[in-house]
Amino acid sequence: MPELPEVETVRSGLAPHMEGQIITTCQLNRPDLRFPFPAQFAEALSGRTIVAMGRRAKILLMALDDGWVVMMHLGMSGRFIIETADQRAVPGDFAHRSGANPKHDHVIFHLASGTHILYNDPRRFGYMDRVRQEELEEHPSVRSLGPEPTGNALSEQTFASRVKGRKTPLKTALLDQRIIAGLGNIYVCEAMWRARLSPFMPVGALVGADGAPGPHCAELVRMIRAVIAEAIAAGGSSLKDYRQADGALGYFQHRFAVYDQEGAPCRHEACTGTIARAVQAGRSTFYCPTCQMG
DNA sequence: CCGCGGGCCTGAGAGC
DNA sequence: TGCTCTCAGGCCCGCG
Repeated sequence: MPELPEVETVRSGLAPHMEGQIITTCQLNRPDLRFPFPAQFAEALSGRTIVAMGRRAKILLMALDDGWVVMMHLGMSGRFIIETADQRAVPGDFAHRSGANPKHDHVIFHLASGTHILYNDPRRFGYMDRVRQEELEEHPSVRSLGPEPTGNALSEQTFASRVKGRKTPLKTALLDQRIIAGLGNIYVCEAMWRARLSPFMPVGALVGADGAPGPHCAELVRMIRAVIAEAIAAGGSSLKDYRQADGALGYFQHRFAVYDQEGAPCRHEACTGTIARAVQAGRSTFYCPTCQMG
């Protein structure tokens, strides 16, 4: 479920508990998630110090002191739970779990501080892998990723060059991690609405014949960057099972203009439209048929 | 190359 | 109460 803002929120919540800590042991409670854990995964982590917690797109990156990086993807339902020694000492104290079922605790990092970092994932669409730091960019899950919508990597020029001439619907293109990395169904819908662009328009139409980004292109990139920044500031969006690492709820879901708002009035000033739902590439698109005409 | 459908999993909610 | 059906924030594969 988590998109970039949720993963970034988890990263910043985990960092103070993990950076500088020694992993005493890594406990695997099953041999696989979406994919099998790589050979010697748990053994390779024990005794290592966590140097930094990073992120690329929707992938969490745990950098270790031996030059390896642990890659962790939350899939649709992955969550991290911070469990301190004090919390474990009180039987029946499950408040920190926020309702997560213990039978889905698949990975537990035991830290020298006494804190346990639990990875809980009912649907098991997540995965973990490890890679040498210097080979991270060549990893199959990273190699083809497009620019981050945060920072300076994404500009209307870079976006235009990636979609020029393509007839793919805008919605499908924005979900393609090779074009922009980290967007998912929620923020794609929200960004298209903010930019007043139709989810069905061929994405290449945003680019001029000379390959230069048109005005809609610049506006779309601005709106993508804005919605992602606002969602990170709000701690992400909590729908069913997403929580911040400390169990807190994100609150960007209260600011959805279109996502899961079918039948609601469009919130664009002077628009009398009603939010509709369509299916594209097997996934729900929420949009305003009245004002998203571009 | 492209878009679509199906599949991977479990759980929540709606409808009967 | 309990059954069945649909749907879910991601992503990969194979098909036409």
